[in-house]
Amino acid sequence: MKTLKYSRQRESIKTCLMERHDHPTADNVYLSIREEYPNISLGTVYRNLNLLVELGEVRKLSFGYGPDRFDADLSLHYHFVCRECGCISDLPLEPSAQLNEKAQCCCQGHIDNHLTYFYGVCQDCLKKNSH
Amino acid sequence: MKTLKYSRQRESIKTCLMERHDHPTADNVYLSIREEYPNISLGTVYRNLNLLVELGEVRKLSFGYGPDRFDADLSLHYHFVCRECGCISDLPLEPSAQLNEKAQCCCQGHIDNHLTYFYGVCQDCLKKNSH
DNA sequence: AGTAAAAATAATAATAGTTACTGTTTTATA
DNA sequence: TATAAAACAGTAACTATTATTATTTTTACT
Repeated sequence: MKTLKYSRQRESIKTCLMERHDHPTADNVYLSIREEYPNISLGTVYRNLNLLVELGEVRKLSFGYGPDRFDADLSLHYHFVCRECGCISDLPLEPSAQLNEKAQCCCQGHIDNHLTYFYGVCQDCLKKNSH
Repeated sequence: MKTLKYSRQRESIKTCLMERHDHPTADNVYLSIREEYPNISLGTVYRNLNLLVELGEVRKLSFGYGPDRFDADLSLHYHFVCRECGCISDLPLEPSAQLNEKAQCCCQGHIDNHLTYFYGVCQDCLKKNSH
C-alpha cells in the first residue's frame, strides 16, 4: 500500500481551507497558497485537494454552476446556490440526522453521507432584478 | 425578447430523455440521437439540454464524479451516487415536501428547489470488494 | 404557395477545469 | 548519512463544455 508522507504544501492547503469559509475553488486556494509558497503548482493543489477529500478531511461541492468548490467544514449543514450568479453560501438548516438511515432502507448499496443543495436566487440578485 | 422556435432535434432530445431513465450524459444523448439524426452535432445537444434545463423541463445533475447527467423525471426523488464507480441511480425515498419552505426560513434569497445526493458504495462495488 | 426575418443547425475552433507525465526535491526510515 | 518512497514544480495532455460562423430550417406575413 501507498503510505502518506507529510508535505508542507498539503498542510498549508488544509489550513487555508479551514480558515476561509467561502467555499473556494481549487484556483482560489492556489492563489491563496502562493502568498506563502510562491512556486507551488496548481497540479499540487488539485492533487492534495483530492487526497484530502478521499481522506474525508474535506468535502467537494459540485452543484452545476462553475467549478467545484471545497469545504473543510464537516459539520452537518446545507448549501444554497444562486442560479443567476452561481454564488454558494451556507444554510444554517439543521439537517435530519437520520436521513442517511432512512435512505439506506431503500438502497441496496451502502450509504454513508449525503449533500443537499438548495437552488434559487440570492438576495443580491433579487435586488438587482427589482431595479 | 428571443422567441423559441420548434426544432426536430430538440424534440428528439426531450423524447430521448423521457424514454431512458439512466441519467445519461450529454454524450450519451448525442449517441442516442445520432441513430435518428446521424449528423446532429454535439453542440446542438448541449445547447438544447441547457435550454430544456432553463425551461424547467429537464434537470441537470452534478455530483462530483464524471460529467453532468440529465434527467427528465421531475417528480420528487433523490439520487444515490457510488463513490467507487461513479454510477448514479434513483432513490425511491419520499422527499420532505416542506423542505424548501423550512430552508426558506433561514435564507435571505428565494429558494424554489433542492437536490440531494446520497453517497456511498453501490451493490456491485460492494460485491467486487468482498472477493 | 412565396418570401423575408429570426432562430436553429452542423462543423469547427476555442476555452475551462482537471489530470497525467517527468525529472528533481523532500520526507521518513534504517 | 544513505536509501527508497512519496511529493513536488513545471508542463503537456485530456475531458467537458461553450463560442463562432456560414448554412439551413422555421415561422409569420403576403
